[in-house]
Amino acid sequence: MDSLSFDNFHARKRNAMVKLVKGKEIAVQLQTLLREPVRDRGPVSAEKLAFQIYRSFSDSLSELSSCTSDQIPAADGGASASSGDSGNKKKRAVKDRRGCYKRRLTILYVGFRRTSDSWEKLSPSMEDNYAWRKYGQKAIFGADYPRSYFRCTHKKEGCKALKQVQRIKGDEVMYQTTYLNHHTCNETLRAPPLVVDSDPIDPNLISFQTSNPSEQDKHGQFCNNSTKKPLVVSSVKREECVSEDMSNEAKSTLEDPWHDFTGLDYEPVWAPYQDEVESATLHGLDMEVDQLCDIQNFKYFDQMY
DNA sequence: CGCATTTGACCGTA
DNA sequence: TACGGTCAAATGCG
Repeated sequence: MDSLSFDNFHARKRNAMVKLVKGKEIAVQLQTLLREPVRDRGPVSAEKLAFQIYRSFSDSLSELSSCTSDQIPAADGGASASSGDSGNKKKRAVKDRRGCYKRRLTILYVGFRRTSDSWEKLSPSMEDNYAWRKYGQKAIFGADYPRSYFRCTHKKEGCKALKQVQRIKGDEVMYQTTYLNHHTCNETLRAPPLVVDSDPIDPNLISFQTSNPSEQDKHGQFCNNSTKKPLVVSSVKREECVSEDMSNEAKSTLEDPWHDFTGLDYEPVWAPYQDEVESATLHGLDMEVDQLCDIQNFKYFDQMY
């Protein structure tokens, strides 16, 4: 690689990093904003911040995806590229392809809602951080797909956790998972997926999950169980979680339901949803939202590209 | 061989 | 009696 390409690569990388850091800062602002009561929120709107985050990530990805393979420097800063050592060619050929493939970005919106004694999750995957053993499958009246029944693999040690997974009718593969009972085994068998990996169902889907909980994020929209109001859902650290619609009584019956049910250190934050946010957000983000689904009182954005 | 999955039978409930 | 949840024997897989 010549010095121009080398400089170009590092300039793009630097730009991408700056934009990602900016996006992270705005995400913190958005998080703070969403924790404020609606009436106390200042002139900066949530949708504007969301748009800025989207732009930061989008620009960063553009920077990174525009790197061609000849712009990626070797690990030694490019010095080895000029050597005539044929023994390194194979290794270099593999290295040179790293980090510069192009991939269609799909940000997937996942929703959650709480019922009286369970948690429900809407997701393109039935995976979570616990190990389950399937103990039954049943055709459900009126449903297109059978319902699967799982129990925690530590049942013999007394863990009573259960989950039911129902694939939902629709163009996209989507599962409604209901978690029942708390895990008492206190063990997550599988580490969360690494940052930005393909969804096992669709390699074009990218899961923004990470092994570091402080970086994890997810969004979704569900209706509140009692008020039937649609909700905007985002996630923050568990200890920072607020739930405007969850009664104190309900909170006390499920001390730490999110972690118990899903094995994740995050749970959704429920906030009132405003109709104007929907159109503003969709318009402002310039997203292709071809599927604004409405399934069993759940409203969620299926995908945005 | 041990563990997970499959699947028909069985049971509880409305 | 229909439906949904669970059991457990049979089967598959590493």
